[in-house]
Amino acid sequence: MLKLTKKADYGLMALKYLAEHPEMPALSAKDIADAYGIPAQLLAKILQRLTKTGLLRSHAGMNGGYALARDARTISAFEVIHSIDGPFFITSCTKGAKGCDLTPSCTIKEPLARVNETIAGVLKSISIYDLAEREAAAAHTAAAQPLVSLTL
Amino acid sequence: MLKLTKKADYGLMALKYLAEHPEMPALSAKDIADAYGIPAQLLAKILQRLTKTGLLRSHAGMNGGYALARDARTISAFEVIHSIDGPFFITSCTKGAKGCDLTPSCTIKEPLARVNETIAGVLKSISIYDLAEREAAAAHTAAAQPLVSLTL
DNA sequence: TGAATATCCGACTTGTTCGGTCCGCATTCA
DNA sequence: TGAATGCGGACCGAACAAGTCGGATATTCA
Repeated sequence: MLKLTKKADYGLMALKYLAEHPEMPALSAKDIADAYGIPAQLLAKILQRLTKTGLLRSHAGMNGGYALARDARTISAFEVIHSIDGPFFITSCTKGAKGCDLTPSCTIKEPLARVNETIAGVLKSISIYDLAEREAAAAHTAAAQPLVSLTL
Repeated sequence: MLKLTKKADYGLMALKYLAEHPEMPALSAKDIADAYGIPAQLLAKILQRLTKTGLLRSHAGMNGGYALARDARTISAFEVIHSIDGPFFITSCTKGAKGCDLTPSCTIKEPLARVNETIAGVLKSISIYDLAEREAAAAHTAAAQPLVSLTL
């Protein structure tokens, strides 16, 4: 459990792919789908969504396709996941409009909300650039400054 | 969307409730279910599962019920969730026996695996005791040592 | 202009999982 | 014996994820 949807995975993979090919003015959904062997039509819808939320720029017509709307460094994994899967909450009850449905007694959600924020923080600290360029590098480079530190 | 199942929620709530009532030798599934207004039969199955994984001790018959098998301080949220929902993985592909199904090109899972570990670490650092007794206290107490720090 | 390549977008199908219920059996105790 | 409880499988309905289909629109190129 606690799983990302495949769509979010696909979205991250696609953005990573775009970040790895900055020389291309645009890549079509099909191009990317073929590169990873994922259903093109499905990926297309995901990319459309990312376009609507402003992470991608699209261009129709021949030689059209998608390109990153911003620098890969400024696009976080959190944004991608949020765009595709919507706002995420660890607990089923964390307030989405109306609080904890019918269990005002649910005193558990307060500590879990903090966990939720922590996870969100972790995801926010990871950029598409990190996914694309780091790969092996990550292991040896930094190793110094912790990106996340939480106090509970 | 990265959500805990309701069962896991219920399980955490139940354990918290048990931790809050150490004076009782045992509480029945119905007692706890009534306290939170959750379906008794469903909670029963959850508690049975927690019993099988060793987090609870059960006693049948009249005045029977469930009790914590260990000190609340030594039971982590991670254990509870894991017992109920099974092993959790952020990505749909993170290796459960056979790696990434049909996408060896999925180079994204390595960084996400680290995120996964981070989240697991956070959940492991939270005990049932924390849920039960801390509540308000948590905010002011520690505030010192960061429980989690990850390098990416 | 027309064909080819794209994005765009909603509706639909299919399979799985989750939440929840039901029923029968085993255990304990008054 | 019988009431209260845990145990555990079978089952069901609803929600959701994954993927497909079909059609509309935009852009480019010959």
